[in-house]
Amino acid sequence: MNLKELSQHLKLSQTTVSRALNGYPEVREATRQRVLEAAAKLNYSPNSKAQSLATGRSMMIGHVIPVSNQHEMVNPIFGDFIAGASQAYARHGYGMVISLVEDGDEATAYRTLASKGQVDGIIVHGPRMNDERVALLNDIGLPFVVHGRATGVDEPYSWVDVNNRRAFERATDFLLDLGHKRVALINGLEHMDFANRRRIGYASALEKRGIPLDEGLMRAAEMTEVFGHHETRDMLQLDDPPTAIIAGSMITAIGVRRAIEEFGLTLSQDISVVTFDDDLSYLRNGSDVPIFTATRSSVREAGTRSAEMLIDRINDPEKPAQSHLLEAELLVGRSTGPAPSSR
Amino acid sequence: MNLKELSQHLKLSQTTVSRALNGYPEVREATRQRVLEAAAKLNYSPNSKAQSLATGRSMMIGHVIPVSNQHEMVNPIFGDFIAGASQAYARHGYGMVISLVEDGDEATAYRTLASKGQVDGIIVHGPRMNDERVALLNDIGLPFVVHGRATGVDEPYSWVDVNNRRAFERATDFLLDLGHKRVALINGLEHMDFANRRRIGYASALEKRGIPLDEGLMRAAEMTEVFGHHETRDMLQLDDPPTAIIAGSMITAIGVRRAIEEFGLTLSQDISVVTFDDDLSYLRNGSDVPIFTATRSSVREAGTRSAEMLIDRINDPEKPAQSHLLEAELLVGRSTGPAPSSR
DNA sequence: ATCATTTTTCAAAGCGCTTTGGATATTTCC
DNA sequence: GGAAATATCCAAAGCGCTTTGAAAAATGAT
Repeated sequence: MNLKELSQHLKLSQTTVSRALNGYPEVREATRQRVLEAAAKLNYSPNSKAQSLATGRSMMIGHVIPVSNQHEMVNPIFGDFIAGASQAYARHGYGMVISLVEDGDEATAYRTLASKGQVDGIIVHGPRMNDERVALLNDIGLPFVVHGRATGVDEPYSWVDVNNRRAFERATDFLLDLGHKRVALINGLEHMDFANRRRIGYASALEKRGIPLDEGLMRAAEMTEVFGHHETRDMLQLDDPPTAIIAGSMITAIGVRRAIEEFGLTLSQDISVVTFDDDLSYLRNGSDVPIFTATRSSVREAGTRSAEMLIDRINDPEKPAQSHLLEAELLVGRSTGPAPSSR
Repeated sequence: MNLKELSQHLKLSQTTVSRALNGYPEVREATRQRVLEAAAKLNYSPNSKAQSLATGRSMMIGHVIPVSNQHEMVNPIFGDFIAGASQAYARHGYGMVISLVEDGDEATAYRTLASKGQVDGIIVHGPRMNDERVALLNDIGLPFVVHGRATGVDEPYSWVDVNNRRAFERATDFLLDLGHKRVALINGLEHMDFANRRRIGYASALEKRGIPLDEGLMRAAEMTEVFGHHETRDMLQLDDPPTAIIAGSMITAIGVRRAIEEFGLTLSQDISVVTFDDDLSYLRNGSDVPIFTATRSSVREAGTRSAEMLIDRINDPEKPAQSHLLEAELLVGRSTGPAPSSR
């Protein structure tokens, strides 16, 4: 069933039917009703390819997801992010196309998406330091919003990000206030912008108190459970082990906890743990009192905001770049306590 | 840059350029090279809308992801599944569009996707018992492959699934062999087909040994960490608590472990845990010796297989329905041991 | 050199929609 | 009642591609 058949069936022109369907005023209300009913009854909906060929708009948003080729890893926050985004898309009639792209092939992916006209805009995931993609996309002229930021990029671009620096500074402050002197950081990959900011926040809190950075207490890699576990084991075997650990995600924190328990230590008494909590739907930080003391910011909300910002930009591409900084809240849970007095 | 411009620039007809680009034989090799070079230099790639309008194929696959509206939960296996699928798509030139749809709105989503001509085929996620979607999609005539199966549906359809029944039967057998008498099941939502099969497998193992089912040891809900934790706490407080627990996913198992440790019990000594492990990239079951004894099957592989099967069906829609059953392997880890002798 | 083949190229139609510019019917106003 | 204004509808062009059917060019056979 296509427009032509529908209009013949209704004994109207394609023009009129199209207008009736798209809510244009130059069609009588009675006619519109007749058209709408027939369309519903015959289960007609316009062919989206033809529609977007005619209008020049694809009504699709592209998400290019970087997949770490070393670890074949998909970022676990991704599902919640797009769940948030898709709500905004649904409200505005957009669809979502996803490309998983191995690290490094992204430039090609964006180019292709743009020149094939598959999408009206793009969400950039996982920005790195000095990310070249910003320049590339500005150059291509396709509207985009970055989830995160790209330190070192000087041209303007739109982004939605969590205040990672502040979150980790606060987390560190919190532990220092509890009397901890040896606070470890189990970070994400530090060429990723978010992890870099987190490190800066951590370092700045220590610096404020005149505590020198100890490279032995700073670990960085892909944020898996196994990584959290491994680094914690490793650090607990140091001559002067940490009394507190800051983890980059719930998943790493779970690994951290596993190692702590293997050592027969008790969370919050022997050792404190603070984590960053993305508020993932399938991995909530406990139900009443949080399991872990955590800085929390909903990645789902970030998804919704990014999507809305992008749609806004698509509708008005000339508008200057926008940005939105989400603050993380610091929630006290069962995983932190005063530093053990003697060691 | 479009085909018209490109062909004018080359002083060739659109036909010839199109053919050269698409590898048809009726164009001289020298000409083809010239076209290919110009296309590369001018960064031309055909507009996908126009292309698919002309060919009638969208070269897109739709994934309709059910989002549990009660819990706003996106299934955490989803990321890895599509990572697997996207590899197959990339090989065959397909793209991927995702719709997140709240439970119950799926029928509409499929209808729309089909009648708008947005996709050439669909992967059905999260099939339930007696799922009406199979009939719907057969009716619509859009090629599809189900990830999982739909008990109670009698028409033929193509699917890729893990042998959930067998996996849980083996897991239960394994625990019973270790002398456990009170084996609990912390299952997923049992209107979901996979969870139903798992329950059947569990029940059948108990039945074989003449152990009656104890409803108090069978829990079912969305497989979150909090759920695993909560149910484990609850069961450990029974008069006659389980000595072994089977969990539906790594995430629930982590909750189970948390509860066990809160009770001051030791995994594998006081209580055994077996889980189902989807081999998620960000949540591996340990590095050398598995953390949990587990039945394991890669959901990423399921993704690849589903995608390949779907592409096959798109290319030959008349072919009778296919299916592929993946067997889970049973890996012994650190979470199981003989039943404690006295209680 | 001529005719039959084969190779190479092209003009034009068509995919299903939107939209422009124009035609026709209906109201409104004096 | 008739001109002007407005409401309603329509034919046809165009979006960028593929593909059919035909023409032109090159090659081979005689």
